Amino acid sequence: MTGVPGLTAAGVASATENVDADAAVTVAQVMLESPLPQLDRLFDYRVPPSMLAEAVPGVRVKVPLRSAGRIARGYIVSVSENSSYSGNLSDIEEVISRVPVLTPEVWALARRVADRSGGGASDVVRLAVPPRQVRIERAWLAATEPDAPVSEAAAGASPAISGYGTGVVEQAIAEGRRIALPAIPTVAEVAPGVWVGRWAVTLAEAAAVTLAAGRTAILAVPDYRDQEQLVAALAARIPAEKITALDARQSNPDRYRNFLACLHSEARVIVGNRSAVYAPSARLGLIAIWDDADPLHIEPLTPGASTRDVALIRQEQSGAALLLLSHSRDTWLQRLVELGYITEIRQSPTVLPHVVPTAQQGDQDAPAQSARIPSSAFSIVRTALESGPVLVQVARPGYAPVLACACCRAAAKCPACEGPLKLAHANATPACGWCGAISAAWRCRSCEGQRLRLVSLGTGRTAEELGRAFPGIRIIVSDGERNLLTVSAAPALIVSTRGAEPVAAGGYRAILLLDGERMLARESLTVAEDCLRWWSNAIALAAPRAPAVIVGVGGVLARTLVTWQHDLFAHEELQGRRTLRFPPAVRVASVKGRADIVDATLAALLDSATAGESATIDVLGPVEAEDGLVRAIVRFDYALGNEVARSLRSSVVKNATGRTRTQTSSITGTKTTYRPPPTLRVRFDDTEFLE
DNA sequence: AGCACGCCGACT
DNA sequence: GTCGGCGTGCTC
Repeated sequence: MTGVPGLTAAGVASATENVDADAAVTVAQVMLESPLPQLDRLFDYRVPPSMLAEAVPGVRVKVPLRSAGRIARGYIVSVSENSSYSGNLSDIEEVISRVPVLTPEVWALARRVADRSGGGASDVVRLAVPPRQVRIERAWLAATEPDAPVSEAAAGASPAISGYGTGVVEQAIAEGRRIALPAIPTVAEVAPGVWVGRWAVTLAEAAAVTLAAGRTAILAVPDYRDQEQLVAALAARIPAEKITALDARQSNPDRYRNFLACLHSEARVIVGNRSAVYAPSARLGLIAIWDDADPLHIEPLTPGASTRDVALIRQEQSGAALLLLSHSRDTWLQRLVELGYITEIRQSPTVLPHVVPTAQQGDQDAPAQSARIPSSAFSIVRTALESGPVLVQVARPGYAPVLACACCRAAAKCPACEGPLKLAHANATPACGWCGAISAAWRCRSCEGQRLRLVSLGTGRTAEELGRAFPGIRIIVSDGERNLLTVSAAPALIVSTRGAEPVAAGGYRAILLLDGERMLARESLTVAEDCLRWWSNAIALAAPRAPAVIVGVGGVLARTLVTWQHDLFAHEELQGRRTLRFPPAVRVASVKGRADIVDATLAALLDSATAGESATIDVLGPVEAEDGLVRAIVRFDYALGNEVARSLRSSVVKNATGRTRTQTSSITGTKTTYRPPPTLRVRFDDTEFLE
């Protein structure tokens, strides 16, 4: 920690010596830790003389709120000599800890993220600052020198980024630019016997370059599987003490310890999941995101900002470089590339996978057919199995995740709860996927039939069929339940659900993407780009020149994989969204609540927003949602984002206050005050509404 | 979330 | 005239 800002000796003297009405007072602006929209603003508190040394921006405090007994927690975000509040200021009750955990930079970031997504700053700060752990904090304070020396860039060979032309990415990072990088679709050995996706090497190289320049790099990945690969790649080129992990799988103490480490001013590499993008850093040089279109990068808690939205804001505020790395390209990124806001840097030399499309299944080869494999792919797999592992990607885990009546084909429902019936393994009794009830004596509701038919096949069933088709070959299953990170170079068939594919030593000798048709059948605005992402990430696990066979997918999607021209596909797809006025051509916000409130909210929005010729707002709905509520979708151009967010937010605040009602039960005579839970909910940029 | 304040009906 | 139930709104 370097000194204590915001405090002068003169300030201390005048505050303690003068008791007059016009005495100089030190006032702290405090952000309250509360999800209530009406408290989402700064409150002024007087800093009592005894706390002047500790009451600096960023520290946690306790403050009185409304009446003497009530204490709220919050953070000091700034300190000044006067207040714009006309009423009487209360004193800060207590400085909980003198560690300034909410740095001014992160506070500004949280405020803007909240404003952009119609949420409260304290909801964002909750993601950015982990819960306090007293023991950890005490140890950190004891170990931290008041003026820790800033160790400058380590001497030695300057690291480089390979695969994109000499010095190209290095320069972009040094200039603090925003760049999109197509990941190199192969695997790499980062230590003897340790194999990772080649993307992880690129990120590790970018981090090493940033570190060598004396700056900090934040690397955000979707989940721990990616993080393991990235950490392995980092370990090969960066000293362990320079690497700080911040992720959801850590225990609270571990997370807090690592978070506190980030408060030090020396440069480091911060690696973690979506919350890492909020990590404090005095000298941020790079924010890099792997596979930024992965939905795991979207925060499920309100206000639900995604890593890349946060990163764009932080890039702007900090001047650090932004690097988005992925195998495929989604329409969101394509839009920003076409705008010129993000620059694409191409591979050099170009490394392309070898993708083989096949016709629909249904060939004559009996064992292959039972395993849903066209005979052409069958021979590719058999040949590949002579030299190493082969990956088979399927859509669903389990054995038979969907069952139907063999007679009338109606979906098999649980007699107890109407949930879907499924088979756990070949000889299992059908069980409900929702309530788990066993249905030994199932009988079809519509035709009285008693025989079940397997509609969809999961990893388990596929593994069984492959075992029959390739006798003597070892079969390994990796799915949500049994999740493997790596497999050896020994010949084996690895059956995996999308996203759970292990990395094979040396790469897979062949890859078979089986359930393309089924994956495309999902009803969603983004199916095509989602599928391309899943397939591309699997294909990238192939050994050099090893064939990747995609079954049952043709047309533009197959062509995109074969030519590996993801930008062309994204361009076409984005054109379609523009004509339809769907995201990401426009932004959306869903507004849900009681019908009258939603109506008033939309009226206020359309009244206040200054739609012009180039920027428009329109509303889809409202339509009935669950529990008597209605939901409307507001579509608006990016230029109107601030106005729309401000208007919707003010409606949320207005409807959050008041609205308590006292109800007297006519039966018992008891009085209950309650707040009707469904007032008004707003969520921005959620594309799940088109299911 | 709590809690004070104020408005309106019933009361010594 | 004033007590108090109960909605309304504010919180530095």
